[in-house]
Amino acid sequence: MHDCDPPSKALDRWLTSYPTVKGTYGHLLLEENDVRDPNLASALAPYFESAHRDAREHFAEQIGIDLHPDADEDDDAAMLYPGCLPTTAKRGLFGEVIAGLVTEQYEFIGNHKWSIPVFLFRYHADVEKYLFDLARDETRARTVFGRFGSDFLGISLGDDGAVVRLIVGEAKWRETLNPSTIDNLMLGEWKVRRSTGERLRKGGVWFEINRDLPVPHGVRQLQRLLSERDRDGHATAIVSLDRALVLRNPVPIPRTNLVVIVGDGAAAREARTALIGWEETPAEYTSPNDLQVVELILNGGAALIDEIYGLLWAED
DNA sequence: GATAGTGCGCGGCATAAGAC
DNA sequence: GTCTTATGCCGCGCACTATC
Repeated sequence: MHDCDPPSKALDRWLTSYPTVKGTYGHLLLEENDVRDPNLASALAPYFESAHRDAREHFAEQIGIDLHPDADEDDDAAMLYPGCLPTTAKRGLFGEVIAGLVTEQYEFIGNHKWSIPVFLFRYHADVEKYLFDLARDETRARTVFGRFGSDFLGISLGDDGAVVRLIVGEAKWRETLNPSTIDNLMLGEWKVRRSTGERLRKGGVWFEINRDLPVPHGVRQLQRLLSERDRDGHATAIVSLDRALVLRNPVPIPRTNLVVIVGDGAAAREARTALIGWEETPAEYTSPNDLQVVELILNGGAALIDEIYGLLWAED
């Protein structure tokens, strides 16, 4: 289970926050401060280890690696999740962990208290196959493609322990956050319709988030994980998710949508400016659910990611 | 120099096109 | 009509070229 609180003091030193709320739309701009604490990666590493722990144990078991410190598996260290993954995959994971971190640390639209009992990284199906192959043939390094479905899922618990609200997120990392990069991300890539030659955008975060199911697949995955990892501690939550997941007459759970964009600011970017308008809900967003957008603007984010993932379980 | 836009890799599946 | 082959798509980004 994920049981590590966000390193609040380190986050306060690292980032300056500019939150706004307009109706059902919350926008949070987080800018990295000018001077980065040399110990920042060390301060963040325990949270990242906690976020990846379930998947690490799960994948190790699946592919047949013993994680016990005394195990005679020294050679396996290079194959262990998540350190063994290609750089691009780690960047993607970074964005997803950051989504959890900011959700637990900052106040979002609606002032709900969010928690992430466990991250869903074990359901990153392609990673399991990648690790299985890599453990048996080290030449099998390749690109790993993304987790299917939403990147991130958090819950808000009522006094009785039932899930009273969901937060479902898309987390995106891009090394440089140019306007065109954001448009491609949010509005979709340019495509050419064969029949007419017409050029149009296809996909994109807004499209995906607007059409997502009221109760996404990740909810089922979370329920299964809670049942496996902490059935007693989350008994009421598991039952409440059950009621939302039944096919006939499901009991809906209110939901907040989350979009997290992480990367370095473009060269021409001015401080305290947002990539996605904060004044009003973006026109492309048509879902009736509350929307929270978070922009995390870094300065040398790629190096930080490498440093953090280089530190995970380094003591073992 | 900065930004915009294109091409590519990766595995598996669905669909389209072509051959018989 | 059936089978085989070719193409496109998916999601994650990087690397590269073109343009301003």
